[in-house]
Amino acid sequence: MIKMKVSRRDREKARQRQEMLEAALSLFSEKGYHNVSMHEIAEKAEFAIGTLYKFFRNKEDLYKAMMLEKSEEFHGSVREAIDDHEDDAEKLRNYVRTIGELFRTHVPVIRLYFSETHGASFNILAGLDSELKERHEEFLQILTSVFADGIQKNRFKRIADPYHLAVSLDGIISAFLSRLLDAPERHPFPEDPDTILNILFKGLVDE
Amino acid sequence: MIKMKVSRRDREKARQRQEMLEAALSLFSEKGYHNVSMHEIAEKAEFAIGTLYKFFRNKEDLYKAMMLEKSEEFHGSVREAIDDHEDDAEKLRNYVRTIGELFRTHVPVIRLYFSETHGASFNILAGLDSELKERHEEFLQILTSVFADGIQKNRFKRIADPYHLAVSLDGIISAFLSRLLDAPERHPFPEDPDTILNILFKGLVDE
Amino acid sequence: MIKMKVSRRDREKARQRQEMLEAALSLFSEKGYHNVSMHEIAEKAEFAIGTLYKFFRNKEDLYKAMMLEKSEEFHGSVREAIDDHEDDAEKLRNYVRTIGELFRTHVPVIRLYFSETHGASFNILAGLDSELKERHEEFLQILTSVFADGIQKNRFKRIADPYHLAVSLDGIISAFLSRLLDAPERHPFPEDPDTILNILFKGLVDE
Amino acid sequence: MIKMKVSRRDREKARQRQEMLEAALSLFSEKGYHNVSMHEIAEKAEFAIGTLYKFFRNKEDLYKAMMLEKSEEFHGSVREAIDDHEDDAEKLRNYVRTIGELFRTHVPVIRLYFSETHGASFNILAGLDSELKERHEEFLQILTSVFADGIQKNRFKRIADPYHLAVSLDGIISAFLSRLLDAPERHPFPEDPDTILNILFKGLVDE
DNA sequence: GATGAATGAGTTTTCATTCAT
DNA sequence: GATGAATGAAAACTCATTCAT
Repeated sequence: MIKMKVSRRDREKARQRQEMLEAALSLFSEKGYHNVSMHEIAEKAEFAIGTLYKFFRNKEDLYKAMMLEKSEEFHGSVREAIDDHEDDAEKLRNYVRTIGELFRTHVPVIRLYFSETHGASFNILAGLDSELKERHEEFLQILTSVFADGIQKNRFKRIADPYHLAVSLDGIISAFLSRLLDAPERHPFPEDPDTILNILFKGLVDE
Repeated sequence: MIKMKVSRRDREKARQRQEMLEAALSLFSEKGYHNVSMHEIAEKAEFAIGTLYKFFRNKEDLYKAMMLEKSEEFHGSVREAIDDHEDDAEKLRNYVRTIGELFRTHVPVIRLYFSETHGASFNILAGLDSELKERHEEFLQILTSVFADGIQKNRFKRIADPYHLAVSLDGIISAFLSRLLDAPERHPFPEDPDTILNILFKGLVDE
Repeated sequence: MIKMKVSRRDREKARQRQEMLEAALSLFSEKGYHNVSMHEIAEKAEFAIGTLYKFFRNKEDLYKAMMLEKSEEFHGSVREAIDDHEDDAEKLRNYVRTIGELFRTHVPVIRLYFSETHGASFNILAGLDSELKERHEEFLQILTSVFADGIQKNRFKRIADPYHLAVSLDGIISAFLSRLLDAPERHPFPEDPDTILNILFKGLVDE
Repeated sequence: MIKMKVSRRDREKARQRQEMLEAALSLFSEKGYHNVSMHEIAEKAEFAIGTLYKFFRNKEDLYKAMMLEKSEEFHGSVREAIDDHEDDAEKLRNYVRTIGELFRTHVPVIRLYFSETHGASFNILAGLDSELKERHEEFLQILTSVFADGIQKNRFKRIADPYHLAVSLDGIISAFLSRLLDAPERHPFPEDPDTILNILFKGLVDE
């Protein structure tokens, strides 16, 4: 019974935390870290400023927590997408497709994801930066092994180092997403993953 | 003789301006726009704060001036590299090679170039953002025409839309540069442009 | 009980606001708008600078609030003094007497009142200036109607346009107050209102 | 010949000084002491900022010099106007008329005259204030003796202390001028001096 | 002697963070 | 345990003044 009570309190707490993180995400992604004040976040989340500080030691802490959580979600979905298939080419297709879907539904997250993973962050926050970079690296390793595996199974030709292939695919997708952020109507993310993957799959130059 | 005098004063002015811009570049690229104060820049450039304001109306102005100048330099070199060759594949090789060289000598610039062109900038500065985006787009158009031209001449196969190819190449390079910014020793930018270009040139999947 | 609490908090707030306005009044009246810094006011009021800004959006805002409040008080007293009597000459006597009293107790206010209503203010603050001028004009209209009424009732002779009489009385009193501000001991404001009013009431030149 | 040279140089200097004072007057009277920068004055006078400082030790000094000169001019004209006539009433008429004329031609001067003599200045500048007040007092003494003289000669009735009469006339005129500064078209300064003087000359109340 | 580039103290304002209620 | 009033450090920017050329 005591356990129940604690649990309920904990659930309540978790819900409040979520609301704060949600408010923070929406504001940060819209205006950037430095253009959002803690008061603004507190107000949007409908908590007192003091309460916000009960949950997060400071602004940096809140930002990190939010980024890590979102990145967790994001990478979870992506990893799942890759794991979901047997065939390596299919893994990649599903990965590209999933990114497109994630993007369409979670623009704010992607916007932040970009800002932090693509040099822009200037290490806003010492720890976070490296943690996210690490996670990103981790994910590149997964892609790398997909390529390596495909090559080993002779499904892919060894046109380049598998890690380079992973970096490249990541870069291509990022470039497409970046176009999208600038002008969603003019540059929609391709529905068919092969639109993107053929750039890797097919050779530009006759062999 | 009077002309000399004016010219000397002007040269002096230009030199001071350069020193200020250099100090600003180094600080901004290290810490980001919002984490650098005008006093800091003035101190680093070894001028009084008032002198800084004689040259640039405000912080925004200084930032814009610095970014535009650097982007001018950067795009100039790149465009030149592309124009320098007849053959389209060679254009691309020279382009990739040039980027690598530029990068090695101008890390701070690249760092900023990234932050502003790759979605991360939450429109720090109204005008600048769009101006840089525009310039980037312009440059993508140049790449696009290289691909289109190569396809038309049957030097390249039509594996994807030329604009998509341009975006992809840009993305791949950005991804490599991004690796480099994180860990220069572990991820050096490839000396041989084909290391990167083969990813486009050769097909991953048998046809 | 909740009501009590709110009311107490509100009263506390009002008291703080008053202290800030009081500090501002005393400093502004002593040194002038431009020679007083917000830090100075905060210090004199014994609040942190941030607290000052919680109450007033900016320096202008604080100044306006202070001036409008004081002018409200001042004009309220004066209008009351005039309304308090039946006879027009008596109205004027009471008005002059009241000004003298107000002055003796509220030197700083008067000093500011002067600065803003007597041309000296180079439109320090767009809105305020006109608002105070308007209020002053309003008050001149009241005086005008006292004179006009007295003339109509044949209590006063029509020696000049009633509005001119109002302006003149206002001017005479201002001149006396101005003397007073310079050297209170040498030029006390006359106790007997007729000392001033006889200048209007009696003719200097035989008729 | 040497004397000539010096004299010419001196005349040149005096002319430059005049130009600076003129520029200062026009700017100060338009925008107020604190809203005018030394650079602005230098530019308007078409001198280098350093040259301005060769002539005036600092901003305060420049302001004082300008005010004192203008007040000299002003009081000179007024004193002359009073001295110009035998009859005391006529002296006053001529005085009022002269003020009106001065005003119409030198609005900026009057505006400043006001700001400094009517409390508004908040003692912008320690010394100046008292010097101008003194000069104003001196002038009140002249008016006082006109009234005293008139009373002694039985041209005026002793309705009030002569100094009070002087203060009052000064106040009345100031009030009219103040109206004028606010709305020149609506409140022109009376052409006929008796419009103003009758307020003193004639009795409002039957005797 | 004139010039105007350079200086830096001082001003307004914001906002992360604390802590008494 | 939540609250939000109070805090004050720090930032952008201005302008009177100096002094090397």
